Amino acid sequence: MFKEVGKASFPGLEQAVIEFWKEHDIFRKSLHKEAPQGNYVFYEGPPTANGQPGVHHVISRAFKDLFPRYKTMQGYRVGRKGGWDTHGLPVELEIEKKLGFSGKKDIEDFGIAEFNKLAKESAFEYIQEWNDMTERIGFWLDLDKPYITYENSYIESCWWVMKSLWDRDLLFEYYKVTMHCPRCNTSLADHEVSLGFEDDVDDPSVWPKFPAYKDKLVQLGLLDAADTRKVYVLAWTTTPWTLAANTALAVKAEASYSLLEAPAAYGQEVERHLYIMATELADSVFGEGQYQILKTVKGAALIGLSYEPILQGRAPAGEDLTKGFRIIADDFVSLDDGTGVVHIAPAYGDLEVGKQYDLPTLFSVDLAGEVYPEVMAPDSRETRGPYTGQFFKKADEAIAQDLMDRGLLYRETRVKHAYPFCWRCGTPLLYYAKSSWYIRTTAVKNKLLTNNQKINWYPEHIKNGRFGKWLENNVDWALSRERYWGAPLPIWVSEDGQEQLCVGSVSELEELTGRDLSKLELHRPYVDEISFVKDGKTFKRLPYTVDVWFESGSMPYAQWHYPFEHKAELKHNFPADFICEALDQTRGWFYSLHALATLLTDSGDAATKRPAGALNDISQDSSAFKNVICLGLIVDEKSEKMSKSKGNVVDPWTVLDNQGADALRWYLYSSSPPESSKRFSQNLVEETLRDFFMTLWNSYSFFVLYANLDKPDLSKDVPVAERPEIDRWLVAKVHALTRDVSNCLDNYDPTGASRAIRDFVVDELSNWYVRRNRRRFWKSESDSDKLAAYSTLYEALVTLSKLMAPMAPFVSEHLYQNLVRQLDSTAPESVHLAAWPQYEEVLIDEDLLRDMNALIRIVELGRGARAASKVKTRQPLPEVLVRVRNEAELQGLKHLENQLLEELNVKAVRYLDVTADFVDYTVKPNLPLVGKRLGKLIPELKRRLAELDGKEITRNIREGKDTVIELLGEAHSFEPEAFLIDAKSPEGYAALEERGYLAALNTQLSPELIREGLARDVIRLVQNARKNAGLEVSDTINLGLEAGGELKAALDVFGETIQTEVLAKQLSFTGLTSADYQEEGEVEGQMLRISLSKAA
RNA sequence: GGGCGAUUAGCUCAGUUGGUUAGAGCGCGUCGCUGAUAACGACGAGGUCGGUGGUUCAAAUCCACCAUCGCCCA
Repeated sequence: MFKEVGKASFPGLEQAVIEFWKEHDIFRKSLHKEAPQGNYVFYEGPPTANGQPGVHHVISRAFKDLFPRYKTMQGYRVGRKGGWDTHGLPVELEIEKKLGFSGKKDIEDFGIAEFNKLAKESAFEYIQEWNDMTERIGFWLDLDKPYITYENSYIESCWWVMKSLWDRDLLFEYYKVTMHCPRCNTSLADHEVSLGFEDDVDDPSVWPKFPAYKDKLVQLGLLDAADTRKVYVLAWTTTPWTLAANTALAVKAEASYSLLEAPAAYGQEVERHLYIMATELADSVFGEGQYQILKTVKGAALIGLSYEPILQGRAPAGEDLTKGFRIIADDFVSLDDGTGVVHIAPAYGDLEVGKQYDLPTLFSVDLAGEVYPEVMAPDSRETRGPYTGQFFKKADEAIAQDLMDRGLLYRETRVKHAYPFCWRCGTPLLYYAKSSWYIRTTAVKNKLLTNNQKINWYPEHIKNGRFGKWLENNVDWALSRERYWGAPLPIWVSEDGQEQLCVGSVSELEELTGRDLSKLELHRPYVDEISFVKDGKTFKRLPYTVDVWFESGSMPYAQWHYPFEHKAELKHNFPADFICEALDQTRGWFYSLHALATLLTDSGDAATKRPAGALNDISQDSSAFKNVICLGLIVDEKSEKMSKSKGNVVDPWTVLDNQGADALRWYLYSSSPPESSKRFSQNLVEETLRDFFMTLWNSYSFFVLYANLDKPDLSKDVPVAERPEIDRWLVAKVHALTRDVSNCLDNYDPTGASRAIRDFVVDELSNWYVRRNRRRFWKSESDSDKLAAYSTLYEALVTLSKLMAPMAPFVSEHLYQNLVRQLDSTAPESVHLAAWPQYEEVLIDEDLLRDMNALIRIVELGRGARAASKVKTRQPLPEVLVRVRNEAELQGLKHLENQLLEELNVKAVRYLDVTADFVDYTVKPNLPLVGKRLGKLIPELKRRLAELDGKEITRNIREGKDTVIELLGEAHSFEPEAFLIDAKSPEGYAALEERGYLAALNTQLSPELIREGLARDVIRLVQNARKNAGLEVSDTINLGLEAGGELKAALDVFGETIQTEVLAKQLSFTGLTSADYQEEGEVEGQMLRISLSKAA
């Protein structure tokens, strides 16, 4: 019938299931099975396979797998194209490390072609490990035809995206400040910068004096028109070399600034100058009493004040210098140190400010950190400045000295502060504005925000929190990178720099060049070599690659090589219904997907004449995804971040090999909500295994064990209505569970779903239903009651296998194969091809559920009372007194009386009326009900209730009458529901009482009951003897029992019961002559000799 | 420095719109039960609900500030 169920070995079982799936091509079949509900779209966020997969990858894959499986069972088609991110800096760094390189120069000397070849190879260095892990944890993903970001087709789609943005004037060139190492001549990525920060770096600290034009000062009434003295705006900087790049000074609008008179230079006692600076900082600059304040205004008043540059810089061609050298006001200005006037040099760090206030950009040093010849005093007549070619740090000193000599420095000293150095060569880094390409995301900022409102974020707070805030502060997306291994930026520029052209496809490039480029690899350096002549000018490609986030964000289109191929696919697979990645993707993949989708589906803007996006015909103003789960990060048992350097990384394989993938997945789903950081250790997974999987396994193996003995005809369905109450209860629970799990999963709540299943399996199925009903399965008569029990348990297990399938795909497959496919070869071949269970509301019998709840409460209390009475459960007791909270529960409990008698091993139940006089009561106010009404009178009511006789109120309640209580001289009327009653334990009973429930045991024993208790002990000893004799559960025996005194008397009375319980065909009260097995035991101090042999 | 989140028993976590005695599982101790169970049941120890202040008849829950941790940004 069913395959025998042995001891659980989940890792072994899982391997077998993997083989089964492979052999029968189940995943493929799940992709092609009928899908009446249509498509459910999942996007795989591509990982990089250039390193070992770790636990954090297992997590995201476990969550990614769940919903596609669920939706497949619900009748959706869920394509799951795998994808690999192959480009980018991490890959390059890995190669550099292998080759012992330290920067771009090494790469270029080595050769970009060769370098990229190595990068390409390394992109899949660990592909086998990734595929193994993916298969082992049961992540179903189409890995046969994945999208790969380095493939020409993928890159060509990226080009198409860029071209479509270019056509709408959404790609543009501007400066970008990067951390630049002048020695390595390369920009450093953020993480590289943070590697080389040093505290306590000794640097100059200078107070430059910018001569102000007086007209505005006069206008403001700060200065008399007749006053001929010069006025200086006093600033402060630690980088004198950037003074030649100064184009503005910034103040704080709401702070006070003063015109004051102070020494012309530090330590100077004779000559005095006029300065403008923040009032409150004058003390710290000049010293108390060393200056006189003449006038004070708000910073805002100074806006627009012009001043003279004190050092000339190099202006790029066409730069409009008339826009510079003025005072601006912004909130970033701090009054913590300096003068409250901030020197702004857009090229060397203040680019955003420069852009915001439309300032010109000047340069003082080149990319090697050497000072340009243009840097000199503005009135100098030289052709080359005195610092030409000097390293910027070295030039600092000379510049400061010259300014001092020219009277344009108040003071020069040294300061220690933090400054970044190149982690490779130790050279001080430059903030340097380089030319860069941007996507004008700010043009669609409002749409980014409104489209975000359409996304369901899990957890919800990300929507208007982290992600929403990020969108509100949106700046244009810096697209270009000066790197090697990445999709090339398809922009060609004419020799004279006057014309630029974006290429959107290979065929377009073929047209321009007149060459067959079908064999061209769309990577550097091959693409760099492609040039063409147009209108008499030669065009060359700008040697940039693009941000890898642009590539992965283009994945909805590029995975299909859109629009060059599979045009229809995009229509049916955009946007995604579901994506899922770790929280750190907020500004990574989540953003790039969202931004590109918003740009491409943009319906345009009439006011700014922005045309509609290229995908506006497929979708209008849409994000790329509808539902997204953000996963927390993985930490170790001590809540510390896992990292190789700490050595606390848990290898997923340890857990996979010992506890198995299902246990690991289940732990991840159920331990905490997806967004919480997950503590992770083998112990915690082991706990999940024991608590949940072992319990499930035991119920399952119990069923199979007895079903194989009894061979019930499970095709004969006992109508639910005809089954005993306990069965109908379990049926109701199963349907309620189906409803709850479906609801949870519909709301992307795997934690709720898995916890509901766990509670059902452990508390309801195993520890209540199976335990309570064991005997129904042993009984040998094949009556309808037994069949009802088998059907009920069978249906529960089968439904469970389906409900668990999305989360624990292996064990559910195993259950399904043995329970369903063994019986019915026409059933779907795999649980993952089966339909998701439907629940029937009518079968969720709420009354029955409530009654059983009351029973369970009473049983719990009864067991407690038992323990307190010190009378063991084997000893039957004459009576239990029971009180429940209301009439409905009382009636319900009466239905379930047999359960109560058996469970507590008592002979009779006496139901106490809800307000029986037998016990005393305490009456409490029902606070949620009367609290709001009474307000401050609550303490008084509590006090009065303690004084009053509970009996009177309970009588009113029983009769449905209101109770009138006087509170602080005013009569208040209370309806029956306004009170809660607790019964006190009656005297002379072993009783427990809690929240309206009471169970009290009568512990008086009659000789008859004592004998019955003894008989139960005998049964237990015989059962042990059977076990010791090595008999099977179903074996029948011949039994001899020898005893004397009271024990013999018990045997006489209960012999037949004993015989039935232990499956004895014959029972004699003398020793068996030819016993297979003998043993002696003791019951309540009396000897019992057991001899038994297996019956024929 | 800014934003977002977290903090409840030794550990992992629940705790509805504020409302009766803050719960569960694991672990620990005692006792009990056992022919499905590597189980199960009862009881016990273990909690200043991160801290301080506030609102309220009533705060783990609402507000303010602070602390610690995490992520992101500067």
